[in-house]
Amino acid sequence: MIKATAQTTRQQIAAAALAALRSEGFAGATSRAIARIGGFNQALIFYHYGTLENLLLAALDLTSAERMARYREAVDGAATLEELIEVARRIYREDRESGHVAVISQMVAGSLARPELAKGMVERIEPWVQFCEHAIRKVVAGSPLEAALPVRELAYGMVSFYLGANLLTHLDSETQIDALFERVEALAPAVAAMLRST
Amino acid sequence: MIKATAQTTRQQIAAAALAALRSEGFAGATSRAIARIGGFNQALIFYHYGTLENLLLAALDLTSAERMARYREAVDGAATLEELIEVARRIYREDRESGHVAVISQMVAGSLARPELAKGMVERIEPWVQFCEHAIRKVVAGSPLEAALPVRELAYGMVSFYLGANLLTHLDSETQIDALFERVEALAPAVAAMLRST
Amino acid sequence: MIKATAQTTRQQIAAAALAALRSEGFAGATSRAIARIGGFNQALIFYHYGTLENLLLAALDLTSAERMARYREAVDGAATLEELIEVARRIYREDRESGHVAVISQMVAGSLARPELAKGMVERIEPWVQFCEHAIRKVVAGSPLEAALPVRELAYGMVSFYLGANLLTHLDSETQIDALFERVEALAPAVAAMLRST
Amino acid sequence: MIKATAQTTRQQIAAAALAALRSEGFAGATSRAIARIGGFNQALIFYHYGTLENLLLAALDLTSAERMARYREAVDGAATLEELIEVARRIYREDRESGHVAVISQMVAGSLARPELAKGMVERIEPWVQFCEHAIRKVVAGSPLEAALPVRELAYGMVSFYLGANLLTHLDSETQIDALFERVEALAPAVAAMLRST
DNA sequence: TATGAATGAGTTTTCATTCAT
DNA sequence: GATGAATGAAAACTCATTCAT
Repeated sequence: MIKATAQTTRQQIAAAALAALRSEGFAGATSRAIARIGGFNQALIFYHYGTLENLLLAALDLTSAERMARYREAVDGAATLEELIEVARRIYREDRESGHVAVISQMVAGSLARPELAKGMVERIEPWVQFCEHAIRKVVAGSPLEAALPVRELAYGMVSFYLGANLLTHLDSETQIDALFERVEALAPAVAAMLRST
Repeated sequence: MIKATAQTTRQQIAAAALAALRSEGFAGATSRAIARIGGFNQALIFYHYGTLENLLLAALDLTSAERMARYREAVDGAATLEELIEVARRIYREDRESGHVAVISQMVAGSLARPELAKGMVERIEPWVQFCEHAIRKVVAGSPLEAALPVRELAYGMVSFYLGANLLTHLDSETQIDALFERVEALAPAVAAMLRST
Repeated sequence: MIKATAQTTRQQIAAAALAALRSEGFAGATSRAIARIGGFNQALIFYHYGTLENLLLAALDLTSAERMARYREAVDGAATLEELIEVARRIYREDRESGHVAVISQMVAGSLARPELAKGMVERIEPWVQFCEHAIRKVVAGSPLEAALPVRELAYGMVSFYLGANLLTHLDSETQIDALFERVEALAPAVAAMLRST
Repeated sequence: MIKATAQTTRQQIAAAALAALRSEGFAGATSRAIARIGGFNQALIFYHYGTLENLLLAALDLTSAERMARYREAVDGAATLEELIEVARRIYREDRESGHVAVISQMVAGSLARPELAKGMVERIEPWVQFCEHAIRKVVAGSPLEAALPVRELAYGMVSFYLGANLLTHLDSETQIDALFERVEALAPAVAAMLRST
């Protein structure tokens, strides 16, 4: 019982940190702001997580786990390249609307200046690269490209693009990345045909 | 000791800010740090630039102008897709080694939390999108793809990727983006052939 | 060393602010000076009061509450106009000697430039106007003047005078306002006679 | 000729300081602000006036001289107590609308913290006390009160009231002092009758 | 006379973190 | 487990004034 309370508190703290990242950004996700949002004492953060950075990483994990599950499910349900792109586009919009984009951007941005955080971020990026690898392989499976394409590197490139798109979406208006998705979607049938014919 | 002229001082300040961004990152590029690096009085920053943000943008312009010239020259000198990619790869390495990558990353990241800076950054991103448009058009000129491709959107996508790659390069080791370039370079002849045959 | 309770600390801070207003004036009552005088950390001011202005108003309230009680008691104990004037004079001297005059002057003066403070000051002036109304009514009660006199306005005029006198007392030597009181006191019997005869 | 230029510049500087006091208040009348308003170099202030405080006093003199002339003329033209009060009221409104009230308040307030300024202010208050003496004597001339009234002290009291009223006008809304004037004006005939009958 | 540049000392406020209870 | 209080360090920015030219 007592343990359960502790666990709950930990989760509440992480949830409050996530909310703070979403609404105030990295720079605004101070211990004070998080405590205010969560309705608990500042010092609790340090009691449970030792460091603000630790807490922020935990908050990131909270949203990332959920998004990863969603992405996996969606990619599993898509059979063709066209469907994959459509799925990517839809989920990207979800990401944006749920504030996940904001959190990712803020954490990446904020981690640049703090080596400790940066290390944590790098660890958290690797699963996404692997996930992209999986998605790419799915598309080129059976095609002669399968052997020729540098899948791992392309996956890393996709993650790079995703990160950059997140940043720009955050900085600028949202419409430009949307437009890109739309146009790429329109091209998909042709590319798919090419893949098959190769 | 001959007294430095105003212009020189302004430049010295911008140079110090650039150095601070490079060595300390956005979060470390405080007025104090910049003044220490440049060996001048803190207040001088505000005398000449009014605001720390203004100075940081000026510092970014300093390095960007130089890089843009370099990119333009290189792209103008490249005739084929293969050459373009090779050029891109070479310049990217220059970017990294000169610290330009770091500055870009830091500024984009840092601007997330400051609307005023963000505005300045958006303005500074547009020329790069246009530059990418120009490069893409050069590659597809004469091909039937010229009409079909959404050039503007692809250019925006390239910038997204570039930004993300900068961030990751900064966060992680440098080798992964390098590997990507290498592999894409290897694919270039095939893609070029495809472009021509379409 | 027994740890001071929060309440005590808050009071200590307010007391230090009051002391600073008295000895250094409004312009000198900086967070640094107050902390030095009180022997505590600058940041504690903001922890407890959020804002320097809040603290200064709290300090003013500290001295005002005490003075108001004193004035009320004195006026309640005075039966005639002569006594009232004598009382006013005595309390005014107390005000001056205790530094209350200085604090009032400094706060009014300082608030001119800060809208937020000015709002707080206006709120704190109203009770004094009402107090003067009460005192005036006491003097003219039963006289035909009671109906004819614009009591509220006269009360406001008295507060104006009091404020101006405080300022001048602070600026100039103290003797002139004292002389005024003395002379008015001498006139009081005649005026009182007039009031009664009307 | 050259001398004339200098004189002009001095005047321009004082005028700019006056404008700054009016629009920005004492705290905003910094050397930078004054220079900006006047369109000249900051350093000129120190060249011509040595000290910012000196300049501010000069600015005050500029407006005070003009107001004093106006008051004198008005009082000279008034024959009865009723007329005097009416005149006072009208001029007070002029003071307020021209910004003179603001300047006086700001200077008195600002001078509290600076002994040097305070000295200058005290010197500038004396002529106003004398002026009030003159006005009072005019009213009571020929009456037996002339000998009984402590004219000098009452004059000092009037200046105190005027100062306080200026401060309050500045702090609070303007209407309360106006209301006071109105009510006092209504009482004037009765008081005048009393003066004559005594 | 006039000026652009420069400066040292100062301002309020915020931060992550610690500590006694 | 939890909390209110406390702190040292740091932030951006402003000020009156000086100085070389």
